[in-house]
Amino acid sequence: MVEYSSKLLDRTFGALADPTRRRILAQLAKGEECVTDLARPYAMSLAAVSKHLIVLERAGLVKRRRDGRVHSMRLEAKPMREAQAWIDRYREFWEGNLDQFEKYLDKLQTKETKHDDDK
Amino acid sequence: MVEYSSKLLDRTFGALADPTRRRILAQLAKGEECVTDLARPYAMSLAAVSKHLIVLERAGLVKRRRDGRVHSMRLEAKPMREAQAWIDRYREFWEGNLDQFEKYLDKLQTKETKHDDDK
DNA sequence: TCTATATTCAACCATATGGTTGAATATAGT
DNA sequence: ACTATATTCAACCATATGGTTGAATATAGA
Repeated sequence: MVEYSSKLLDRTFGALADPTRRRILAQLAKGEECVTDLARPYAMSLAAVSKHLIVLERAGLVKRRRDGRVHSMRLEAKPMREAQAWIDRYREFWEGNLDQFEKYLDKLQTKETKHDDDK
Repeated sequence: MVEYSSKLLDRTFGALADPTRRRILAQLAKGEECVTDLARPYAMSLAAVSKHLIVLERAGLVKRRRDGRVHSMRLEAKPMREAQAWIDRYREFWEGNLDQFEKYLDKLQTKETKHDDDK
């Protein structure tokens, strides 16, 4: 039986499934920003934002650079590219332009397990 | 900026954040299928697959048609299209010209307002 | 050194996921 | 009516999210 599990894809989609995290990604699209600045627009506590950032980090969607006590977060595009690729290929298959979606999924899985260092 | 319906996106991305559900969607891309047939490839119980289908249904990604005791599931395109649109949109910021342009403007503004110290 | 700032950690709470098993419900077939 | 099949429901369990507050840690700056 083919294994479709991909923890990175799970985490990427999971990270996108929250409006605060999507908004944080939009903020970071303008450039690197530190935790306190990122947290400013939100009503929630700094610790809550910190936890969102950890979720984004575990998904590989952002990277952290420590500069003294300040943690600067920046975007990392690769996991998003793979999420997009999943949806793109899925829709092509669905719409009849692809006939071997399962083979594609196998390939994606093999590629992703190489970077799946966590857990 | 485009306003994306938050709850629907939450549920759509949330529904995609599980390998079993992604695989179910891939199965359904081949055409309508009933719950028992969908559940056949999985080691888990039928009730577990049933719950996954409810998650997909709540995200609007599949629709259910009852034909006697048999429930046939079929794909629904709209939520997936919106998820794709979200990713497409933000990748334009992350990797495209708009991102570069905004960075350029920010840097230009910094140079114009601060003459003596660059950070 | 002393104090303020940046950030996480720890403990807690409520709710959602992801799975189980066994019972309930609805319908098909005989 | 009886039995088998299709599916969900209910109760339960373990873990993850999404938030809180207060303490801990690390560093910056006087």
